[in-house]
Amino acid sequence: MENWDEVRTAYQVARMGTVSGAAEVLGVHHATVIRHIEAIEARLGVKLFQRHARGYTPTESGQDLLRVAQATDDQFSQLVGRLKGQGDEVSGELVVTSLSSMSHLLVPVLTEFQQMHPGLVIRYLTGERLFRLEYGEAHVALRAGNAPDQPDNVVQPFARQRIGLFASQSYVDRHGVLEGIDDLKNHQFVGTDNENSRAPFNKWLREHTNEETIIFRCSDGVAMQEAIMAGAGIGFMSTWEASRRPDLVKMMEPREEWEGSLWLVTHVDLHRTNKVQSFLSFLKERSKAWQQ
Amino acid sequence: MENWDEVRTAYQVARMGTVSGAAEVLGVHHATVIRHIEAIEARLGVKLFQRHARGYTPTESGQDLLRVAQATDDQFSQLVGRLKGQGDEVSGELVVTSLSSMSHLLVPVLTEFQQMHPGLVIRYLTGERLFRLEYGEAHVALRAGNAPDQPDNVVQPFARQRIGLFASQSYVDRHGVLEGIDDLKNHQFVGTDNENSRAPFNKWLREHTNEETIIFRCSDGVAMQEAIMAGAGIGFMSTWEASRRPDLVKMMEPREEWEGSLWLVTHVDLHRTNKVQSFLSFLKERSKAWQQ
DNA sequence: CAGGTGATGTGCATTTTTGCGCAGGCGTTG
DNA sequence: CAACGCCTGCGCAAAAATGCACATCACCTG
Repeated sequence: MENWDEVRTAYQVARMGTVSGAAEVLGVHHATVIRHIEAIEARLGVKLFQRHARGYTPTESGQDLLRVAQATDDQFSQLVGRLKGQGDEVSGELVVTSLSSMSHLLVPVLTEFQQMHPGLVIRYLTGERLFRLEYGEAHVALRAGNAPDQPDNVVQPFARQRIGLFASQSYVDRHGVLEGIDDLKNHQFVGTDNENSRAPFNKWLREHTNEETIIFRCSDGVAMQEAIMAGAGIGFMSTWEASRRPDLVKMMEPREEWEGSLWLVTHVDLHRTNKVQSFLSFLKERSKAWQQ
Repeated sequence: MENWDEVRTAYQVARMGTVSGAAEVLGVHHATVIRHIEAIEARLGVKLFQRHARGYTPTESGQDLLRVAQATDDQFSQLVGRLKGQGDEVSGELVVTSLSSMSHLLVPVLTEFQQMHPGLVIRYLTGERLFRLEYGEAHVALRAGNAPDQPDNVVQPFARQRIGLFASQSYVDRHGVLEGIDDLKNHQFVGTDNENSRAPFNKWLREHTNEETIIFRCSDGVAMQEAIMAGAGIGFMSTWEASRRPDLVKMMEPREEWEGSLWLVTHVDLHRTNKVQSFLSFLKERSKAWQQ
């Protein structure tokens, strides 16, 4: 059965009982309806209607088609209802991806957003590999660093994270506080394991201290925070994160040159949908607190 | 949801994952597929697919459509199977209509035909009014008299009924046998109540006897036979009917001018179907016995 | 019984849809 | 790193579907 439109035409003829009535319902000329019926009957080799002066009466075959097409029409109507609603309302899945180091920030926001929208399922994907928006693996991505420039993606600057240098009280008890830039070489640091890290604060650290002072190197942001908390050394942390940890001691004021950009990235096809837009505006609202 | 073909196109794209693959399955150019997708998305206001270099990935909406359209495709496939089969095999209903006076002939044939085709339901309609083939009230009609000339009907001569003049033994006991045409006025007859009856034997009777000799007039053929059997008078009866009633006495040899034509009539839309054709050939086979 | 209404069906002009060729991009492979 | 394969996307010409006007027929109505 190719050409589903002819099925739809035959369905309306069977329902109305006349070609003219079906044509009016379908919004086409009655000649078109006649030709559709002739085409589908010729293709199937079965007479669906008996023609007479008062209209078209469905044969047994036509009645069979009527039943099937009626069900199809219902199914499609329901589908359209779901699809149109889905475009406007916030439901189904919302897939967000970011580096795992941002989970502390995102998870509370995602949780609150989900509670605002019953029927919404949050899938928060973090991991080593970048989940790809262009293949539909995620709806929204939070990316750090330079502005991504994938052509099909909508990129908008999200926030600049203020970064400070912190250490735990236990570290201060053992090594004292940091007395300005010149004192850097007398301390030990928690840093990234990646020598090529593009994060501006990492580059700054590599430039202002010896390599040997970075005595604890992590591949993961979360681990870095844990290391700082455990007193392994001085390390960078967003002021927002640090403010939640009263045990930390600020070793150096935040500098602009440390600040990292965060980007919100969505696929162009999904960017206009209400679901994504609601989440983005909600996320921006909540994130104002991060920039203190 | 108007334009079911676009649903079908979107369904294949969702199934294949690429526009090109869908185009090949559908047997159309890939540009057509792209245009269909753009059209249905614009109409619904919902993105069904995310475009990327490797193909089209269905969104949640697209997956919803995929499920619905998959079910539709299955339903249509089954429908086509039924319809194509229905055209060839003898099943469903077979609606036959005739004057009630022919039920003695038709009922045994219909019964045997039904037993040859399990799954076939026979509807044998008799009655005063003519059931109309052109509205689908019946598949096959057995008509007597002049050739029907409805334009949409397929009419074929079926049989000529040999008609004889018969009376019951009880009538003969009282009035004796008929001694040729000149003796007609000395007998009494069972005839039709309709003065304008076009049946040739009725016209012949009106021409060759006085009106007053027709002392028992019926509107119905079955009643006429009953009247003859009861000895009410001499009457016309098909030789086939008379042969089943040994009590009857032949009063006059069949004459060609009495013979009535029987016509098989089918609607042109149903005439080609195997169901109708099988019945017609079976009916012709069985009816050879009637013409003895 | 004659006129009106509403249905089907057909030839022709028009509009819409489709096909074709080619450009451009991404990923893989040797 | 270059060549290849496979995909999308677009402009233009051809083809197909559609709309229109009109003819015809059956049935109803006054």
